[in-house]
Amino acid sequence: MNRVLATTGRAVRDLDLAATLDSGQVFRWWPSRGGWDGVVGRRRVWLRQEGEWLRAEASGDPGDWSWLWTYLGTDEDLAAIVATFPRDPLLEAATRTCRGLRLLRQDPWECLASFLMSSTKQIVQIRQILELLCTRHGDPLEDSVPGRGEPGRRAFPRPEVLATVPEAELRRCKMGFRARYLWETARVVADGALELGALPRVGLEVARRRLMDLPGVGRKIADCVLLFACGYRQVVPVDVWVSRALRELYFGGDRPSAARLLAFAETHFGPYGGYAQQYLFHYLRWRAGRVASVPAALAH
DNA sequence: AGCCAGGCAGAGA
DNA sequence: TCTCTGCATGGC
Repeated sequence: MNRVLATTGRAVRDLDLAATLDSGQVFRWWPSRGGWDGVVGRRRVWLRQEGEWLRAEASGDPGDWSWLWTYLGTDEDLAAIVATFPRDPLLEAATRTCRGLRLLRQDPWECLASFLMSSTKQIVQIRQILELLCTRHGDPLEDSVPGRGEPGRRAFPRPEVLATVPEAELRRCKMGFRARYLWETARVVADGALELGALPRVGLEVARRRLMDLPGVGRKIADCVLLFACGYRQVVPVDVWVSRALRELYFGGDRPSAARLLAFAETHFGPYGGYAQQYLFHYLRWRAGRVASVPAALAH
């Protein structure tokens, strides 16, 4: 077996790798050797942050590494983005605490399938389900970072594969009623009835409608895919955490209709609302003790 | 033990 | 259009 292992490094400003990989936008990065172990496409990747220096190892031929910088979104000007956030106390606390949190550019299929697992599940469980799914149905990677035993180091299962797996088999990955949604969605994508790669080009409203036509995909899951994988950085997914915060902060604690809440979220957070949302989400969960990793801004 | 989890779909009002 | 409920499974 080929065991090529390539290494690179780069200075990256305004990056908190832990916040980026452990903020609930992606589910398959695991702490390892003082860094993070994960899979990008068909490559096994290990990342470690040393101050403003980002070190990376990858299996296989990494080429010019542009795939990695694209994935990490290091070209986005984070300071400029954060400057567009509305100045309310909660968001200011969130940006102070989570400084360096970046949004990734994920593969749309992996992102869609992942968030299909997210409904009424805690993040730890989503991670568990996806590891099981990848271990059982993902293609083995050609190469691996040697000497490690981290779980689930396989490629994310392709839609064509999942479309042929019996639903009962998917349920064995502990995904419960979500199995049918995943199976049916995999079938639509595998059949070519929905081209995920086209979503960034068709405009927000069309892209959102196409996603919401999928079984098991409502507004929240669609918005996650639009934000995390399709480049629509203005989209604000409203989940239970964000919803609670919005109610308490801007609606005096009472319960506005879902439509009112969405309309508010859509306009209040500005052109990079999705970014603002992720800062808010991560901060709220960190404050509630739900985040294992320590924000770099507080590590001193 | 009981409530809740990065929701969604279908039913009934 | 709005609200309510069932859904699998497990963390806390």
